[in-house]
Amino acid sequence: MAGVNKVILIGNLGADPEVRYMQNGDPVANVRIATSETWKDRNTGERQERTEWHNVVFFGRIAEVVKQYLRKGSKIYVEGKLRTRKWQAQDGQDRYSTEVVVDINGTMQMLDSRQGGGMGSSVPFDDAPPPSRGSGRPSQPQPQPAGNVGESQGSFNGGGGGGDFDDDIPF
Amino acid sequence: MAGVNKVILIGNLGADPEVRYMQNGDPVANVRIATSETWKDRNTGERQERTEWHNVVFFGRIAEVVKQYLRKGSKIYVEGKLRTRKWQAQDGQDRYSTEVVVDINGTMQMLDSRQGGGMGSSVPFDDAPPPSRGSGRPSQPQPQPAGNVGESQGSFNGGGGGGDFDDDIPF
Amino acid sequence: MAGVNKVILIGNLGADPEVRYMQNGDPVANVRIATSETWKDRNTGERQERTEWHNVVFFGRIAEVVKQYLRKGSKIYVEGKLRTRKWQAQDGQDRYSTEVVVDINGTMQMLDSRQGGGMGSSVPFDDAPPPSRGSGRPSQPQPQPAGNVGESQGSFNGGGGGGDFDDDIPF
Amino acid sequence: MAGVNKVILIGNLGADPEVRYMQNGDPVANVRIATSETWKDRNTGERQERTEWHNVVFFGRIAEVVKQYLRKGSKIYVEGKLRTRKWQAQDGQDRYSTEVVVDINGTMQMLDSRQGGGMGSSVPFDDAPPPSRGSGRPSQPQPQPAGNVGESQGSFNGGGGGGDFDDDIPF
DNA sequence: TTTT
DNA sequence: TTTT
Repeated sequence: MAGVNKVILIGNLGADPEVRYMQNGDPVANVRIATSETWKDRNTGERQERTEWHNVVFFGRIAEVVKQYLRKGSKIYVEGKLRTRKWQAQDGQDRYSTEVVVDINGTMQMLDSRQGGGMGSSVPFDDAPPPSRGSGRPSQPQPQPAGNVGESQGSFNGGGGGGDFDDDIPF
Repeated sequence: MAGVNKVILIGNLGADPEVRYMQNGDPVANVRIATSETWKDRNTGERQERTEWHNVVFFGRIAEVVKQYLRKGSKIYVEGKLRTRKWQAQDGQDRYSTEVVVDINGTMQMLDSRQGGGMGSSVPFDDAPPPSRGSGRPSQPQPQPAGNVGESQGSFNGGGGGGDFDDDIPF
Repeated sequence: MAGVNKVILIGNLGADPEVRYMQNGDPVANVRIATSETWKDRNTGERQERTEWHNVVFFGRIAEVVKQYLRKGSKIYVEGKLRTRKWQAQDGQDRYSTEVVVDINGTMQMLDSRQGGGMGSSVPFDDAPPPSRGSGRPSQPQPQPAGNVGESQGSFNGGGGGGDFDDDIPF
Repeated sequence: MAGVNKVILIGNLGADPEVRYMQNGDPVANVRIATSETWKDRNTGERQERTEWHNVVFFGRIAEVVKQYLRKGSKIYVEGKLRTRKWQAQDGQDRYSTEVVVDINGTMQMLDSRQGGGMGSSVPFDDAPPPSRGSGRPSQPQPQPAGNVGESQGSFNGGGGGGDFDDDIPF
């Protein structure tokens, strides 16, 4: 029961999201995200660049958001966890594939300044998130947005879990 | 609608937690956490150390865990967010205090190898996970712990929101 | 010797940076960054927003970057650490102020799609960062950008330390 | 020039580290780290556990630390980045393997309360890290540990880069 | 005081 | 395959 398994990425989508559906109808969205790092070669002084590609898979409510609003080139912030899946290749051999999983415990944020770019800008993006409840030193109890569940930040989470919160959910 | 506000700490409690209760009975736990960094002075070659103290406040369910299991000296991992509160000093002036808030969106993990140290060791908190070999995983159907709510990792979150999840809660 | 003290922020500058200089001529840049979180009130269904303001201070080389390229409204990613300073108020009393410190161990990235906005876009932004050195399983040692020092990601770090790396530094 | 690629893990080694050497003599250490998450099944109420295994590779100075001090079962905190390597299988086909790379930009910390466990506990573990330089509002310039280079926190980094800092390095 |  |  020990464990932190956290991935934080900021990068761009290499292609439009691919969305599939589970048996229960829940969507699963897959994207490829590129993160690039640059540096100056110490000897030649030339600028170098290296791009890393990540497979990111979104579950639940957040998968809908990905489907609707992300496109090739979109820049996003992602917080998720690592998962390595084992799968069978055609030759019968085992293969392993590592993905960044963004579920209800993860987050996604769109970082394009013009998010609404080509798709209608007044869409109510945010989700149903609860900030903290109550003041640290509860002497003068300020009104607090209690009774919410979800992620903060105007970002999105997987929200796969409960239908209890549908009233909080814009999708 | 822009925002990531995240704090990650690993450190030790400087004293036992202080727990208070809100009007609705919800607990709020405050702790002081020390993080220390060390380095070697480049000129003198002497080892240097600097300790930083953080005010961390826990809300909801996680506050109960803090109350019950954390003590002075406990080493923990904490994931929360920054919040600066404004308060009135006795002289009528405004003061500001910055805290790390750990609510339902945050996490806490106990890092003491023997967590049960002085408080009864058979608590279902056990740490030190199985460093056994091999990745055991079903082939086709990705085991998604869907239908669950909360944080992963065997860690604790604030869980302030709904009483709907009490059955998910080990405390 | 225990300690992780890490802050990650994505937000916007509330005003232009304030830059000062230390006795040795090193710049120090201070900015105010707003992170906002939004959620839907569970009862009223109304959208709520809360903005948190952070004092962020940049040291070293990165302070120059902040000075030159950041302006009121700029959106940035910041990775730093918490530090609480004690200072004397005019009334002789102690005050405490908590800041996010971004030094050589931290990072900053500009997230505005058009960074070059009003200042000429072809500026060689990146810094002197080193990716990893060598392949994990060093069987077929691919050419590796060895011999660099600094942060990766095309981001900026404090670089306060050594003048040894000036040839890697665009400033 | 966009990119954040960060992984944070807390887990235990599944086996002793495997250390190899590059042509230039630099060590490379590979470890398997297990992170486990637990949750209560929402329907059955039974406790569930899932263990994830990560391949982590350390470069540079930190690889030496790993070699000397980590063993099967060691609990560590790791901060690194994702990298997917392409390699040739015996059948001539391409394979991909994703690892967490910990180089000079990453960090490692030992979390076992008795780090010196079986190897002598007074070893000067820490590294050559620089805290921040100078005070944010440089009015009364406190003495600052200037002129250091490296990671903070009493943790270790790859330090692959310069031989200039050997005097700061305990290894 | 920012941003959406 | 993205982005600067």
